[in-house]
Amino acid sequence: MPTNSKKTTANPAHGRRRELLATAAEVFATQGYNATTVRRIADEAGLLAGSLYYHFDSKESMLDEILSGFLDELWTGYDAVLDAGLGPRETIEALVTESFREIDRHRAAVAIYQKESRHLVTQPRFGYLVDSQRKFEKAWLGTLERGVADGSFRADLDIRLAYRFVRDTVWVAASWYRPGGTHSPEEIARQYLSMVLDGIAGREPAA
Amino acid sequence: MPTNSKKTTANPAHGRRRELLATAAEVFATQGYNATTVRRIADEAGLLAGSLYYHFDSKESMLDEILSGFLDELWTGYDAVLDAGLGPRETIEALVTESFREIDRHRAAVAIYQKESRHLVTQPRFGYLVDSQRKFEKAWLGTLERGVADGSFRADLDIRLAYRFVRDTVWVAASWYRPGGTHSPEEIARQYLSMVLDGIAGREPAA
Amino acid sequence: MPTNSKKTTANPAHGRRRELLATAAEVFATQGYNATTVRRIADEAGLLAGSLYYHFDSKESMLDEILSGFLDELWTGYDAVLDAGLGPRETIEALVTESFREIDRHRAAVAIYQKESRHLVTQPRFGYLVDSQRKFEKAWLGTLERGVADGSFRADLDIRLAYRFVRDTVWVAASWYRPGGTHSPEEIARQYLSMVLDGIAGREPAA
Amino acid sequence: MPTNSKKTTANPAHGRRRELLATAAEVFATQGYNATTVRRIADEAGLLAGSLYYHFDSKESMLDEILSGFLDELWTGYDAVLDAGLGPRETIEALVTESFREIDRHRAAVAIYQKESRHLVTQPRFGYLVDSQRKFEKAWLGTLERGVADGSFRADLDIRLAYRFVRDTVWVAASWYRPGGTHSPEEIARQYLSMVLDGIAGREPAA
DNA sequence: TATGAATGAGAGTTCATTCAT
DNA sequence: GATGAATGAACTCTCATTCAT
Repeated sequence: MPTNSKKTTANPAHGRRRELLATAAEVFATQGYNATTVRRIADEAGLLAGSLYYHFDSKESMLDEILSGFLDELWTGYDAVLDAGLGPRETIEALVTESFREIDRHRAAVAIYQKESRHLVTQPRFGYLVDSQRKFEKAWLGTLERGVADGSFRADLDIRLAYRFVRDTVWVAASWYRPGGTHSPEEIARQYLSMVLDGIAGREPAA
Repeated sequence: MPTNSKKTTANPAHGRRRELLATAAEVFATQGYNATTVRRIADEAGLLAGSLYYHFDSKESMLDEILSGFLDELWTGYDAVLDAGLGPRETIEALVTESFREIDRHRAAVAIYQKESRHLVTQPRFGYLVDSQRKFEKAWLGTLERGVADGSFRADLDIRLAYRFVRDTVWVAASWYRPGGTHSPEEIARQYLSMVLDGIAGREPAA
Repeated sequence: MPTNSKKTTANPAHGRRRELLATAAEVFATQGYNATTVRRIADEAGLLAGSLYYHFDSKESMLDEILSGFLDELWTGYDAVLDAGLGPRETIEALVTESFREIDRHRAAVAIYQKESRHLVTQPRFGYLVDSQRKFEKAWLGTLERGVADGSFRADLDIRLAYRFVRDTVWVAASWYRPGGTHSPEEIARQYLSMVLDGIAGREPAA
Repeated sequence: MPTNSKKTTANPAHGRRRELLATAAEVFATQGYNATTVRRIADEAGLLAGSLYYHFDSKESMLDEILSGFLDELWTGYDAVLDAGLGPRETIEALVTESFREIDRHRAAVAIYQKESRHLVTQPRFGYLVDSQRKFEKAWLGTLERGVADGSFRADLDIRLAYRFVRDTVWVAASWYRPGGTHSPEEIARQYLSMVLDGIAGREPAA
């Protein structure tokens, strides 16, 4: 028996789990959770449907592991930003950049989250989604409010509307983003920030 | 002769169909198409599952009718805007406003479209979704290009990115919009346009 | 109000019934009883499925009326032959000829009978099918036995086998017979009788 | 080492399929394909309806496998006869004998074929039925024609009528034949051939 | 670890039948 | 006589899950 079995990559068993979860996430993202059969995941992974149950309790537990894994990493990044003591504008910039990085690394999980979270939040098992949403909203709303207060952001904003605007604008990108494309996540973040912060209108309006 | 005989309710047969489609759309939007059972729709409509098949060929044909009905109305509005000979900026403003009006009138259909269109486009039956998407892209991209050319929009925009930005930004609103709320569609459109066109940053950056 | 309404064709109501039964018989024969939907019959007859229930109690009662109507006419013809006091060979000839006449007049009913009688006989409602079969077997077997006894038929016949041979040979013709073709029923009967009685082999065997 | 390892039971997976197909064939033959529920087959086989779908794609694919399996074996036998270079009369004798052997081995499949082929031929999936029918007709008609030409068969025959006569006469036997009865297939074939070739009439007509 | 076979609940759909109008 | 709408039972089929091997 291995002595350091708690490490992630060191454990071959964990390696297999990850592979299977990655496969499952890809299929969930493409077809939707409900429309995905356990058989399809197994096919894609090269084993039989029943064999997946050696690794996971249920289809739902795969989904759970995918989403919670993603959220854990997301909050590691977000918390680092929020704890850095940046100004409102720089915080928004950092959060948006971090978000695109997460989309880059967890595209499938993000896509699943977008499609499925609305009805998952009603299930006790996925209570952490509600917690995450609340924390998320608090972080963004708070930053926007601070920014309006100190003049970083326009005073005439409907804050809740602006929050939804920025939030959706960023995350929906997961629906079309393909890792390894021409733009790096940071590059996309920069362009998005440019549009969100300064708008798309020309400085000198057309005659 | 009645003065209001041109209204939809004049045809009782079509009235029932509409009611049932509205019910189905609501459930599809809430639970997702795949996760929605025909029995659930029937329950909600107050009849038995089998009875729905007197009115519709299949669950899929309900979805079809909902989406095509929505797109028909959408394009009536869009075409009116596109044929009006407006400048690029005014066109974008009119399209965004029209979009929020459609979200107001077809909230469920829009939500369904957002969630399901990605895999529906692969089915021949829903080929019109592809057509619509192409036409949609052409209208928005073209307007943005014209606007960059005449200085209405910033010259340094990545046009495709800007297109996705505006497109998603508007339509995702269907996921949280509730008709009859405090903001009218036109009011929301105005605020969105303000953010999209001029950004959320303050004019005088914070010290 | 008509004074002689008890006659068959005189009563317009009966006329409608007959039309509908003829339509139903045609569809039953083509598709099989089970595979035929009441809606299909109604379509073919130019009314709605529910409306058939003004004329008939049930789908099964249509089948019943078709089969019993056919058997009534069949036995009128058969009884006339059997009561005519003919010799065995002439009796067989007359029965076969009469059978082809019935196939000509009741093709659909005969086809239905062939396909469905086997499982219908188990239902009490169709008990008359069993009676008819018994009477049928008695008539044919008896005639064959008489014929063997008086030398009309070969002495080395397995009578039961010969009975099945003649019976099937005749009635299966309903599966390909089309009224109004080049051969009259009497002509077909003559050719069949020639084969059944004298065989298809050449008189002088080929070297 | 087992001496009979070449038998079908050597492959356990195929063994189960065969069992299930045999059960299905029996029920289809008895009740008719349409009237047979998948549940009934499952009951008869001792498992649940859904479990059948582990082995077969659909009810229709069971039917398909039953019929194509039967036709494959039938044509193996027929082709051997047709390739043997026999004279017309001997060919007919061999084909009839082979047919009764097939009825003996595939009674259920033959009965199903008789009842269902007429509407199955319209479905593309069962196109091979049409092919088989054409080949069948060609083989029998050709043999009869050759026989008329060389005097083996009567010159005054309507060939098509004779073809149908022989064809039906043989295959309808599947509707009453029960394997393991008093007559072997070869014995029945001999008696049938005697009737078909030489007729049932006595040599010396009754005075 | 993985397979092959089965389970059982529930899905979408069909259809004979009913009945108020 | 016929329609339009609905019923309710049954059907074929799907699928997450289990378990002996």
